[in-house]
Amino acid sequence: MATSCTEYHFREIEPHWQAYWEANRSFRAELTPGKPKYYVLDMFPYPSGAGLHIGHPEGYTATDILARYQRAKGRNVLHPIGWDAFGLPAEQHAVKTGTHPATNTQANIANFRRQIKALGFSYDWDREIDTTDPRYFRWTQWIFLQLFQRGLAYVDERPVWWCPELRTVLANEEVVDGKSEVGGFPVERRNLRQWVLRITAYAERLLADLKDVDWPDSTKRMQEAWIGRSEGAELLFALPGRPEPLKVFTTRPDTLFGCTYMVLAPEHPLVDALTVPAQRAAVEAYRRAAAAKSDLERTDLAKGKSGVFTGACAVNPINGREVPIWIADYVLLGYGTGAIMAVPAHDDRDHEFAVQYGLPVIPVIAPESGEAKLPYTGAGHLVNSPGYDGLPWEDAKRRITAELAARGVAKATVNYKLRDWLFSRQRYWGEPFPIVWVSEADYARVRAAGIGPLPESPVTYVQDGVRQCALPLPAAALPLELPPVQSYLPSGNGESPLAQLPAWLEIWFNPQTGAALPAAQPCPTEGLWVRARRETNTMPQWAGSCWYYLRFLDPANPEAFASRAALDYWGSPDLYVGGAEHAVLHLLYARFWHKVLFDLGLVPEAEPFRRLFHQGIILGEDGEKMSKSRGNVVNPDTIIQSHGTDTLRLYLMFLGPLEAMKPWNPRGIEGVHRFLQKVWRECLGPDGAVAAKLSPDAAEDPALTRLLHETIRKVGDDIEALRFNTAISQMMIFANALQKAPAARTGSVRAFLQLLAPFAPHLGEELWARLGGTGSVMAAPWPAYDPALLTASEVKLVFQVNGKHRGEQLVPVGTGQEEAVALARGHAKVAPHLEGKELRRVIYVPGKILNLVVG
RNA sequence: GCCCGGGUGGUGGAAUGGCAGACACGAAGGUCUUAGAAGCCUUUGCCGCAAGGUGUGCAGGUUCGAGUCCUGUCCCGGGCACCA
Repeated sequence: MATSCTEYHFREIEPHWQAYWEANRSFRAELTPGKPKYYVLDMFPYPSGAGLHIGHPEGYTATDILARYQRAKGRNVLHPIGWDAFGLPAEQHAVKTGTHPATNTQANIANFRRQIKALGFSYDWDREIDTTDPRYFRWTQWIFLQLFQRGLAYVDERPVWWCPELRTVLANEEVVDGKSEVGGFPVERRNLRQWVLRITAYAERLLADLKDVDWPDSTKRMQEAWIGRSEGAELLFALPGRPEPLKVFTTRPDTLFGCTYMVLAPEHPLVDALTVPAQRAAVEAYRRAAAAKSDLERTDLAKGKSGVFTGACAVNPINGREVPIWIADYVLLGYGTGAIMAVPAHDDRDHEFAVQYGLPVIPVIAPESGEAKLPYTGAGHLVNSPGYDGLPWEDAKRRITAELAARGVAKATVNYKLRDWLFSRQRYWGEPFPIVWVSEADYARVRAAGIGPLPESPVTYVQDGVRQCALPLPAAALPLELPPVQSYLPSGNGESPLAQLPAWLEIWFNPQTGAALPAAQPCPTEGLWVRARRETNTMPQWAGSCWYYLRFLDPANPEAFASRAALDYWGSPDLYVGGAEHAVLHLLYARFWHKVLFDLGLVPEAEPFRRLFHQGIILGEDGEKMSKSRGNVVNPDTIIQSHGTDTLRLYLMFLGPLEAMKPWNPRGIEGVHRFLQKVWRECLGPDGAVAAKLSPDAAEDPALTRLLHETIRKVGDDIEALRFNTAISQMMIFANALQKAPAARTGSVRAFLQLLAPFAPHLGEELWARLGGTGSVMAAPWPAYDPALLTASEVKLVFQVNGKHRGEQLVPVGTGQEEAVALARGHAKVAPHLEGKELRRVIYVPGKILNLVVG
């Protein structure tokens, strides 16, 4: 079965074993009830035109080692791969070339597949998925409908980047320095109709359930910060001469006596009504300036605050005092209520603003001791707050909230930074929404006919003064595929290219069957048909990656996104490895969808990823991030050609801790390559036959046997903890010892090859076969170590005098303290340091250290 | 500014509070060879001929003992960006 090379010809060996695995479907995962499973998942790649980046094989090698190790440990391993293939670059390519984005996407996938196969990963290729395949996105659409029916999707106007010159919506990454990336044209914020998912309904659970997952603490903290829970109160400030009060959110109701002015976000709906005629021009100018600002300009202005007085006042509910209302862009419409009560004595930003505009500063919190330097944001007790003076601030917070609540002008609330998720794009290359828009009257007819399920309250949108209602396609009509278009250019009015297809867009729609006919044709008379306009938005790239780990369980199922049996058996990934750049968005979105599916009883567990690990970034040789412009990009193909896949895999793992950010060093590759060549030479003679010093019953040095068992233990422990660099060190130590040994048992070397095989699987298979191993090395059960062999009869005891290392000696295990002290006194290097001194204390750690404190 | 990482030889890195520098890379010397490559042997933190001293960004502290724990500080990297 092995090749017949006499030397380590990786160019022959690696393709040979890859063909063997493929022909035998060696990595196929079968649902086997009763057999323990292990599901190890990579973050699937976006198949970019640039091909595989060296960061991909880093994470993929790590999971591949785990997958192969767990198979050897007897687990039924699911290790799949697929393509997250919707996305902006493919669309841009289509716009440029006029070819369908699918064509380019499929070419890129073919290239990625070739590259990944050349790396010898043990993926179950029968489970390959592609998010752009209608058989896949049918279920993405189906899950969206579940959200829609539960009232978790709605339509709203949201600001997006709009480029008047290009007549298109731009993504954040397409806007550079306030200009379009293509052409450098000016861009502006413009409100467009968008689908939004109600992720905020899950904020509390997304936060609370973080305690149940084995994730890096830093990632958990980032998610916590992103969700941004804060407890406080909503307070109502009366507006003289107006019926409705001004509502603000504050985390510090205790500082209410220190409120000397109010600030509204420039976009706040009350600004127009509140502005007095004399201030109108100034307010208008300020609002225009704020609206035109790019994010970058706003950031630049972070150093100085700016704002304008509206001329109006509000009444502080605690003391009836009137305070002026300003507008300023340091207050955001999207957080809280878009309005704040400013307490310049105890808030940095308010203080800066007050100083700039000469507004009064009244301290109301005093520290327990010493003088407070304003702004003072620490703990303390209340002052200048009649009726509350002397109270600790936390007590005052509760009391003031309660007392104002009793008067109906306050409500204790919890606020989140988390916003609802903008879930639509005005693009072609994404999943079409399985939604059509109908009139209110037609919606009522459909509802009356009992067709559904429909959301409890209809999702509506007012277009040109007419209310439209969103009607779902029936599940049986899925997938809704992308229609062919003439041009991938946006429509120019803010809608996707799909809006340019009148025959597809304007239809007669049968809500029962999902059937559609162009509206230009006569309306069918049989059954219920309504006049409809299709949704032209498409879903964002996140949609497909929110649930792909579930499709891997049962990728070809036409009846469900996965069968109940598959879900119950495979569950969710036991280990998920990917970059930390997804610490918030992808991982939060996927958790949200998973919890919705869990609530629907469709998945067995409440969290999708029990154990998560982030691989670190590999920097270029120059220590900078790899990028085309810097010219420091490493292509895996090059290394595979020059040194082979096994060397590349081993090197990626030897570079340093998996989670660390580390620079690429081409010279280091030689080191691991030499190691593999050494292993080859120790196994095989120059003629390619088994090396002369190996035999089944060789007189092997017990020290070598012990080292083998130590190596078995350490490599196993390190793999489980994803410490691959130290596992490789240990294998190098064994190989060095093997080289020096005059003889070794073939069985010992075969056991060693089993340890090496997950890291360097091609060489592992080749040498295993040539040393008489039966079948594939990966089918052999993982070697066990003998604990008895690991307990040595003698240990090295280190002698210290006053904490300084002075000597060492081999002593039998179980040597007592008195005996150890006697040995130290008799030690030629130690004795001089004890001479003429009084022994004051003895610290003895058996088998490790004897510290004699003298004086 | 805030949050999170991290500072250990010429380099990547190793080290449950117990011998700092495992394992590699690089370098130097040697061996083999007609010669080279590969391999093999030796050396390789710094100072010192040596004995020995010294050493984990810096300054303190806890401890019999600190790279590791604590306090302060400097530097580097990453993330967030006025969140009331």
